[in-house]
Amino acid sequence: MTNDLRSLTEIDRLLHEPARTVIVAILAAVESADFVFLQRETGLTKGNLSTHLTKLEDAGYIEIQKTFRGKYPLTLCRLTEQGRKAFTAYRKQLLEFVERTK
Amino acid sequence: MTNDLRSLTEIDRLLHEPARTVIVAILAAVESADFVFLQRETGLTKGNLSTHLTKLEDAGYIEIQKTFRGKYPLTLCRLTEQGRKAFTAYRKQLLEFVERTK
DNA sequence: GAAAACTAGTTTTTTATACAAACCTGTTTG
DNA sequence: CAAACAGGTTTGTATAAAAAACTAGTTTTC
Repeated sequence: MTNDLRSLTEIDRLLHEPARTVIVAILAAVESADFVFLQRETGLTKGNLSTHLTKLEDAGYIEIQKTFRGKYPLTLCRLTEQGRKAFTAYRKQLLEFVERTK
Repeated sequence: MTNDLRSLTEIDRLLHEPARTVIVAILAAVESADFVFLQRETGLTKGNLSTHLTKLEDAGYIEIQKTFRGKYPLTLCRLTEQGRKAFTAYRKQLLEFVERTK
């Protein structure tokens, strides 16, 4: 019984942080999103969004493309295949937990 | 769409920590459990179990009764009504997230 | 045309906290 | 009676989330 619960302690910590969960959930739905869009949607500060994005990038969960829109910098983010798989696995684990504890 | 995702950032942080999620999930199933039992089931060290239990107690999510079994101290934990409600709400929020991101 | 305000971020500092290690009090065992 | 064990608590440390400060350039205002 509880051994399945215990598997929660090995959950993907990168995705288990709500700020990053939201970022990844958005990216899972939109093909690509820019920094400003992500900031509006998540409600995060620029600074925190920036560091969360860097962590996701370091993990290989997202790709970041830096370019320009007109004269302003534009930071485009998209989920990698690895990120998508991790997100799917994460959701599966959550669902199993919820089902198990009914 | 994303406004629902954003609600994740207000998730109950106390329950969102996997170690505590497991503790509470166990307590939700067993009426009451002692320290040694919880340690075996969760795999936590005594020290960490102790501090997590204290946090849950401070939040009013569990009650801790200190007594003796024979000559040895016995720490009994049980979920409070408040804890049970919080746990139910937490699971509901997880489920909604999983459903929304399908 | 220069100061002020704004865009789009990054870096640094602060604060919180999870985990590990050490410690404590009493009991049993060799 | 010393060492090991039971059942914990307290303290120390390292990570990391959040807040604040900073950067680099652009547009607006006076």
